[in-house]
Amino acid sequence: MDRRQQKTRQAIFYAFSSLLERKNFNNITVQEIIDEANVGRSTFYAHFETKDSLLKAMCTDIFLHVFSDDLKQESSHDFSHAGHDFQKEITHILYHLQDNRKNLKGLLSCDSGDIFMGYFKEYLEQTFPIYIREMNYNVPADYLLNHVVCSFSETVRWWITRHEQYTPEQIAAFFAQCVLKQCFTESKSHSLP
Amino acid sequence: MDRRQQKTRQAIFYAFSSLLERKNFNNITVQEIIDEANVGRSTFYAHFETKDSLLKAMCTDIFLHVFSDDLKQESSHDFSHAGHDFQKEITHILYHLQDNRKNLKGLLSCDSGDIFMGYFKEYLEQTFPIYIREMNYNVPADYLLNHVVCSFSETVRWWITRHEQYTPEQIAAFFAQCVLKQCFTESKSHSLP
DNA sequence: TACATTATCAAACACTTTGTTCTGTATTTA
DNA sequence: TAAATACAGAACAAAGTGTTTGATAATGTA
Repeated sequence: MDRRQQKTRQAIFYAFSSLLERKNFNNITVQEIIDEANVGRSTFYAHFETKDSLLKAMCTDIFLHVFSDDLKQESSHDFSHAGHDFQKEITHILYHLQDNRKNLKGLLSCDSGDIFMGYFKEYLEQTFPIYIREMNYNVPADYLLNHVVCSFSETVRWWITRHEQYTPEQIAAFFAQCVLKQCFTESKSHSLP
Repeated sequence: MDRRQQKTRQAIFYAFSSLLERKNFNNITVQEIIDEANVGRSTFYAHFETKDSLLKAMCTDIFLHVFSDDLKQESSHDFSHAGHDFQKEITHILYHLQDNRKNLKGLLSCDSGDIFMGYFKEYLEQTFPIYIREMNYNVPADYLLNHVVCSFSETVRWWITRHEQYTPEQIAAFFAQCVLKQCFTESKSHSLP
């Protein structure tokens, strides 16, 4: 790939991320982005169709690292400790997110945060079902999935935007305490005939 | 209040709500709203500053009914059954929401849904702390509050947008099962010195 | 009923933002 | 070096926003 393209793409990403920390996504104009990135107008539109697709591209770039396949292989998937695997994967994801926290901080602020959360949940909805199958539930399966996905993504938002002092392990423990504990530790008899 | 104003306001609300069921909030123009509502351009701007403030006004109108004070008095606040009061209040709120489900359905679809959720959470963050004080927690208090607020608001979104067949009691039971159960039923000793 | 008030409408307006198209220049790759 | 390609900068039409104007109609009140 042409080095000019890489530099331009990175310049736009960086400018956009830094603008997001100061302004609402909806109030940022393309003109501001290209001024901050110091690129020409036609150059911006050669890279991205719209401001929204720029945001989507940034999210996709991050998810490419966060949901890389290596963690699936690390997982021993030990059924005798149901929930343990899940917490391990959670922690893994949190570490990847922490590596991108500079960009995430901008993405997660104000109205762009909701868009990021939407894409994030899409990925989680594909990743989590294998862990959730072993949970106890007296609730519809898709309610449970939605609950776990939303709880985790909101945990991430809480962490990145307002409580960066905690470590991935601590955050995973909070999440496990509020969401996973009951699902795995209680007897499964309630949900069986 | 002038009857003409009431009619215009309602016409705009109705038109906007019906447009939201078909289109993204961001893609709806003021022109479309006034065409659908069959009112003049200057009339629209006499009622609302911007499209965003129209959305906010609709949300506020709904919350006025949902978070009315009467439910605070109904509550017996029975400490011997911690969690029971909370589930009662939850059910109460769900009934109020069900009364507005026609407007809610539009508001909660697509990108306007995130804006509604933002306002909704603000109200919940003021309402829930009195119930949460009696919960067990080994997690930071504001993490727990955020968790309960987000879990409940996402439960509402799940219900209104995709699973209207359930009753308020059923939804409250799902929520209690996933969020309240562990907080109230387990011993508090863990969180005490 | 008559009157003053006020909400409405339609049209025109300046302004901002968007996304496209052009030309000439600089950089990369082969 | 030569061809291909990415770039800057400017100009452009199109769409949308929010305001202003003056005429008309509905409302509440004396």
